Order: sequence, then C-alpha cells, then structure tokens
Amino acid sequence: MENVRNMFQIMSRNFGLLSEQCCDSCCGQEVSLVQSHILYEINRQHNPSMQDIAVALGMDITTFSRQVKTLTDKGFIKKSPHPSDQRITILSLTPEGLTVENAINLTVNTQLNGVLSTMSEFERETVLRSIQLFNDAMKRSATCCVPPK
Amino acid sequence: MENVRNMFQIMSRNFGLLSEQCCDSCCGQEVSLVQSHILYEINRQHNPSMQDIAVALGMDITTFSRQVKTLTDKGFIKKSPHPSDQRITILSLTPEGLTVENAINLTVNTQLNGVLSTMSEFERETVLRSIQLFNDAMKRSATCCVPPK
DNA sequence: ACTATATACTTGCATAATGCAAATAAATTT
DNA sequence: AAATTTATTTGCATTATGCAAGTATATAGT
Repeated sequence: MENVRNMFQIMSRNFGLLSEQCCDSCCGQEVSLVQSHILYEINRQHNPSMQDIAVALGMDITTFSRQVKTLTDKGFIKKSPHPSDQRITILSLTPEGLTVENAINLTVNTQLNGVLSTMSEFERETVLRSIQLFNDAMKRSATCCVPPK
Repeated sequence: MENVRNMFQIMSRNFGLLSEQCCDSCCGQEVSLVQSHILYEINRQHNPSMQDIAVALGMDITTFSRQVKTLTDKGFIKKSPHPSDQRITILSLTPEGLTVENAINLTVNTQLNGVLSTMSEFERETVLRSIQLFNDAMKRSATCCVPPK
C-alpha cells in the first residue's frame, strides 16, 4: 500500500492556504475562511436548510448556528421560514453575500488558473479530469471515513 | 476561465473530513486535527525549527508556540536546542508521537486506498500522477497566493 | 384528539484556538 | 559595544468550538 496521503495532504494544505489568502485579499476582515465555506455551500445548494449546510461542511450545528447569526448580522445571508415546516430555516445569500462569494470565487479561480497555466494543455486536462474522478469516487465510497477493522 | 475552484473545494473538504475522522478514530481525544498536521510536518522535515513548521503550515507563530507546548506536555514532541544557535528550537517526534503519527498515516492511507480501489488501475495511476503534477505546479508558481491585478 | 417521540434550531457555559502587541533572549551588524 | 535582527514566548482580548439543555414545531402511537 503506497503512501498516498502525502500527496493529498500537501495538495489540500496548499489549496487551503491559497483560499485563505484569496479570502483575505478580496474580503479583508469581512469574512473568515470558514465563513467563506458557508457562503460557498449556500450558493451551491438549492434552498438549503441549516442542517443541509452544516452537514455538508461537517460542522457542529451549534457552532454553525452562531456563524449563521454572524453572517446574517453582517448582511451576507438571509434566513427564511420553510413554507410547510416551521422548524426549518432556509438559507440564502443576500445580494451583498453573493457579491462577496463571487469575489472570492473569482480570486481563487484566478489563482488556480495561474498555477494550472504552468502546465501543458494536456496535463491541465488530465489533472482536472482526475480530480473530478476522485471526487466521484469519494462520493461513491460509502465506507469512506469509517474506522478500519 | 472555467470554474476549477469547485473541484478543488470539494476535494479539499472531503479530504479534510476524512482526515478528521481518521484522526478521531485512531487517536480519540489525544490530538486535534491541527495537531495531527503538526506531527505530520515534523515527521516530514529534517530537524525542523519552530519557524520551519509554522511557516509550512501557514500558522501564526504564537498560536503554533502554544500548540507545541500542548503537544510537548502530551509527550508527542520534543524540543531540542539548536547546536550552534541558541535562539532556535529544533522539533522532533518522541516515540509516542511517532506512534500516533504512524497510526493516523495508516488510517488515512487505508481510507484513501479504499476510495481509490473503486477506480480502474489506469484511472488510479492517472489520478495520483495528476495530483503530483499539480503539487509541483503549486510549488513552481511564485505568484500563487498573491492578490490578483 | 392527546400524549409521546422525534426533528430543527438556539442558548448557556466552559474550554480551546487565534492573533496582535509586547517581552525575552540570542545572534548579527554597524 | 550599542543598535538591529531573528526566534520564540507570554499577556490579553476576541473568536471558535461543542456538549448539555432549552424551545418550538411536526409526526407517531393509542
């Protein structure tokens, strides 16, 4: 069994650092890295509930609840009642929140494309396809993240 | 410019969640995720100083200093003076620290190989090569993580 | 319909993590 | 030998975290 963790660890760390710097450079004090993840995920999902986002991000729901409060106070997300279930809160980005999310998105994409631009067209294609492939495999694998033996 | 951030964001998140669960399942309360990153990096580098590890992980040196204290108290890392410069502290894993690091490493590798096992041999090869390629490109790119424009 | 149970979210509280400013200590420069 | 730089630590205030308990709404069992 080869040590494949190394590669993922390094990649993940580098991407994390890149994201953090991007988040800083375009939003300054406005949003933290975890908050940017929340904006990202709310933007991705369709009419998500609090639970939906918290689970997707693997966050404790109580911590998440407080972050949502912070982001609501900052005017980046809006809480709406679910039409048929009063317990559920639906989350959405405000126009300001969307602006922030788009800014981060643009900044990260610019950085990533800069990195990718040092590769050949073929390599670039392969890398992107590979990541997609791996993400699909992650999703498929139900045994993922379960303690072994 | 295509949205390549999505793929990296998802991959990075999934790997983060996987790592966290692995860290939990083999070390329980012993070490947090960030602490596992510290052990990982100390194990990777050759006679690293505090600075070396903090910079590698993108951590604030003061936060790092405290985490090192915690890990030293837990008996997982050892601080030694630099032979010729008394300002510098050299970090190393204790036998117990190495045991923990190896346990996490094994657990993460097992999980990852589980995920990879759902692919064809060819795909697996391609994915691993691609990640290596991307990591190399990251390292090459000096403009990485600098605000655009 | 009525109680019991489950679900979604919030709040209390204690702890851990974070980072800036300042302190200490040991090189290095001038 | 004083001034400056480098490496690490500590003070302090802020933020983040998560368990336990609380509130409110929905669903199930009788």
